[in-house]
Amino acid sequence: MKENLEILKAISDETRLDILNILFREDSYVEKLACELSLTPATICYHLKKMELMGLVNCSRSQFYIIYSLNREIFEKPLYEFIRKNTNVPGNDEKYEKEVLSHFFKYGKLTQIPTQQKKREIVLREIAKQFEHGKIYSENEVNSIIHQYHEDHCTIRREMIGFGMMSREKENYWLTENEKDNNS
Amino acid sequence: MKENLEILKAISDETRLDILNILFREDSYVEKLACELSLTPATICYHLKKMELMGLVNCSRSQFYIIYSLNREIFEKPLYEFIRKNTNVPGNDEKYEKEVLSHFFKYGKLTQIPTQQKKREIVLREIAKQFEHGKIYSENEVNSIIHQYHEDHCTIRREMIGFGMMSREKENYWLTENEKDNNS
DNA sequence: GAATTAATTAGAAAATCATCTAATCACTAT
DNA sequence: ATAGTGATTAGATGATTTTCTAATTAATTC
Repeated sequence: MKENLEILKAISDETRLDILNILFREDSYVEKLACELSLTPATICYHLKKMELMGLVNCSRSQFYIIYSLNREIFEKPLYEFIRKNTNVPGNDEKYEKEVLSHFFKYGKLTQIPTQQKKREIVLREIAKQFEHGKIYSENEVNSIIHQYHEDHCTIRREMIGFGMMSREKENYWLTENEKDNNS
Repeated sequence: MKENLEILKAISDETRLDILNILFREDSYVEKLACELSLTPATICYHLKKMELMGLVNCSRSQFYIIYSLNREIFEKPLYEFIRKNTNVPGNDEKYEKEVLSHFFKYGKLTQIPTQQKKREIVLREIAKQFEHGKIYSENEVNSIIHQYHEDHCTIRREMIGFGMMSREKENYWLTENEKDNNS
């Protein structure tokens, strides 16, 4: 299940509502939408990609065009389903972590940095496994390791320190020693 | 009925989702929420007022406190109800248009550009009446005519073209000829 | 009515987001 | 292959939004 907040944000914009309303009527494509809404294709693309990432729309190529269409099921759900936090503690934490990881990692890449603290921590711990205990890394080394997963290595590096899984002294970084070890 | 966009925006924020989740469980008040969410009362108040304005929550005083509670009906509705534009044609179009016009025009000025497409179109058509059929206008002329009604002549000019009521070729503008004539 | 307590408002700083232009990418058709 | 077309990305700018502190308002109790 996608992040509720992100889904709602992907809807709550005038331009995106306009796009959705058009797509309710008929499938369409970037240029056409741009023309109908008097915006540039770049802007329309930006919005469509945002909605696609959240599963609101799908796209498929047809000749010259990439046709976008609504993922209609999602709009049938009542509003509260997008608000209630997952109280789902699926019995077993390990199972839950697996679910989170498989959701945020696609083809070995982190598709987005989770907003929920809990999920974010799980994802960061997964990336942290790429570092060796006891070894000291330069900032560049840290960045390039993280970069394999996500382009925003800055945020991820900073967050790993924020969560205490990594330590820093000037330009040197290393895995925090006495962190409780969730991974062994 | 409130603007869908505003309702959605009033929900789509991490802090407000947190507040709503707490209110799903139990009614609460500013200070308590501020404490639970580690934010200042001012911030909580800001969010609650925003949601109250959109009818998502209600409040009532009880002793020292102002108790906020959910307006639960609204959360039962399916998501698409917050997306689809009003297709409400209230029996008589002409009456409806008059109502819209009298709402948005005060003392001869456009108080705001309507968000709803339908209302926006009605308002724009009203302004378009100031242009003569067949006559060609420069961009400056167009701007200054529109400016009598609203300072954001750019948006209005662009929208009039978007709705097809006005045509453009480089710097020249004119009323579209074969537009269906709603006004005669 | 004075003191207390909670809520709200005003104003400023910081963060986020939408939009544009320009450049690049991916596919199609000659 | 190459030219043409639509889609996407990068980077910059401007607008909007969230949050805070400090000051003010509203209601309650003694």
